[in-house]
Amino acid sequence: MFFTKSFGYAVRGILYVALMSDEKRKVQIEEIAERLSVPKHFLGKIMNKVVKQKILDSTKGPYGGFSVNNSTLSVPLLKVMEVTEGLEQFSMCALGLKKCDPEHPCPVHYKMEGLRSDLRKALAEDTINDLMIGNKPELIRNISAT
Amino acid sequence: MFFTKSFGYAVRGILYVALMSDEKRKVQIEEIAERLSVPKHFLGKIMNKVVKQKILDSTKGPYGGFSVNNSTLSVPLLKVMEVTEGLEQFSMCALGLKKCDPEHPCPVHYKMEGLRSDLRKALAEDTINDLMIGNKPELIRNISAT
DNA sequence: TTTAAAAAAGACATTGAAGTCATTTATAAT
DNA sequence: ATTATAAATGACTTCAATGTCTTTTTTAAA
Repeated sequence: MFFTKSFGYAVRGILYVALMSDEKRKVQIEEIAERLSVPKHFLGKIMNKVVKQKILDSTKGPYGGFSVNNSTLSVPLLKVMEVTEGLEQFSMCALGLKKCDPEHPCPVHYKMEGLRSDLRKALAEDTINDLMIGNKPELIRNISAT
Repeated sequence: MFFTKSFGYAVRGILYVALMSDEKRKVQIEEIAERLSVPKHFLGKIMNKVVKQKILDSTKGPYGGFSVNNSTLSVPLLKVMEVTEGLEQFSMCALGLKKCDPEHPCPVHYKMEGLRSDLRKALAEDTINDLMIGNKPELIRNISAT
């Protein structure tokens, strides 16, 4: 419920870039890492994956950095999860059994199936844009650790 | 949704002991580990925690092993989770933020809060006994990996 | 074209969960 | 009392996620 750090960093990083983008500038990893209190180089690798999956754009060199593209705001959180930690969680048996299916359901199979599909649905419905309602300074404060 | 191995081993181990207990004998770690295809010594440590929390009984020495006590069957899965991986998951911010509360909610705070409380409720309601409905051989098969 | 800035890439370190192994402790049977 | 058996304990290893540091690549500006 229970995501990896990578996922959390990715969501916050993407969101930060999206929130800053109306100012028509690109955002550097240095700034993102500082504002979000996140390890810079580790975040860099995660952002790299995010860019490879076209969730954000990036350019190297002076005046470079990360920026939104025309798909960024409509990206569902499930996609971010896929990019960062994968979606195996949703198919893997909750008790860790190799073989767990309707033929051989583990003791919590059906109950977990329901809860899982609720989570998956929520992540599939929620987009980056949905996380951006409200006023910008407050939103930024709310993704900064301290 | 997404539990640790320890939790899965604990649930399966307790369940195995409970299913075997009608035969009036104690069950050894050796047998449990073999039947469930779980690392013996690691399971031993987990079972030890389970015993310390009075979820099962154990006796050392010849003819010793693990056995159910009068509370075993009514233990909720949430208790097993508490013993094995703790319940921090339920209070920790889903995005990993230090400060995340109604004053400063992270962007997924409320949605996750709902899903989390659903999971917690399910785990609090479901007891070991609830996992034991059905015929024994099939139940045992369904907690054995392969 | 050179330079400086920024992301990308790769090598390495840290950490906690998971797993292994050897030793100690408790207990039932003789 | 002694012995064999089984859990308990503690030291150590392994592995994947996380984190750090250095080098390489790309690109805009001069």
